[in-house]
Amino acid sequence: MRDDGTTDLGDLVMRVARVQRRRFRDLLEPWDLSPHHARALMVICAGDGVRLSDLAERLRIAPRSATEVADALQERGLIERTPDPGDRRAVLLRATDEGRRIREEISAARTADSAELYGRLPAEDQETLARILRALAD
Amino acid sequence: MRDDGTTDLGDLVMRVARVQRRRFRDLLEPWDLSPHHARALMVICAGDGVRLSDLAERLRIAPRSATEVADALQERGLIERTPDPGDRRAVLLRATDEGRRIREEISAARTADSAELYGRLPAEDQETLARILRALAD
DNA sequence: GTTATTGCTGAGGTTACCTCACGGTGTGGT
DNA sequence: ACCACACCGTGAGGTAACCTCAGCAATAAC
Repeated sequence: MRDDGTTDLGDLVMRVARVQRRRFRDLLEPWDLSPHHARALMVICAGDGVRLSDLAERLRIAPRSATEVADALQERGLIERTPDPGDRRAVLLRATDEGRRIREEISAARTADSAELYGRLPAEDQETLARILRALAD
Repeated sequence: MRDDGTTDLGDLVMRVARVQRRRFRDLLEPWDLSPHHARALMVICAGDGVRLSDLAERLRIAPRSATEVADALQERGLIERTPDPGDRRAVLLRATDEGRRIREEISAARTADSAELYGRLPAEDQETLARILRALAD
């Protein structure tokens, strides 16, 4: 009851999640980005001018740590800091063209990977799985 | 299509996994153990005399790092190092009575928590979920 | 117009990893 | 019997990703 034939749902979920996390990490290799940085880039691309404090909240890290993530992304030329016209204390993070391009590539790769992983399931199972998981994630 | 009504299976799995990881962390608080240390204790309790290199492999960390995990557990009196009678290079890790007791408590708490989380699903859904996840975790 | 609060960042610390090098030990070849 | 080689655990030292705390600007509240 330990290694392969687990019946515990908790273990199973964690195992699938681990597989996915690993695939995501591997998939990011061509861009030399950590999953965390990739996620930050997504958040910044999604909004139009994102504050550091917002980024911190979205990534569930302390504001101070968001500064570091932004530093790294900025150093790679993927985002830029611009002053917030409405509040001179604040800084708005905005993706550069390069950043937007890379986000697009990563997004496509991730979608393809997800399709490959979950596509092996019959369509009906996919829907059932989504329904059940959604019930759990309330 | 971002925050609540995700249809992407990958996102859903990660979300449920995150909920579970968080619950596990909270659940461990009374024993002041990190999830990683708790898992190490489980591994050591499961085997009868576990080598550091085995522990490392099980936890998917470098052997050097397993030494540190073992140090921490030993310092708390949960495990002890004994020489391997069959190989004088090696060290066998073994749980103390205290360690075994705590592992038992944690195990029970985890089972209860898992039952509470997944018990909200109809029995049929639980089985279906297990079947589908098992197919994914090959 | 003070006072409190907010937004970001420098300084410095912690945790959990890592690689590299080393001494003690086992092993297979000649 | 010997030697080269592989392997076990750990000291030394490094890195990445977090954190808290203090401080400076700017805004908000009274």
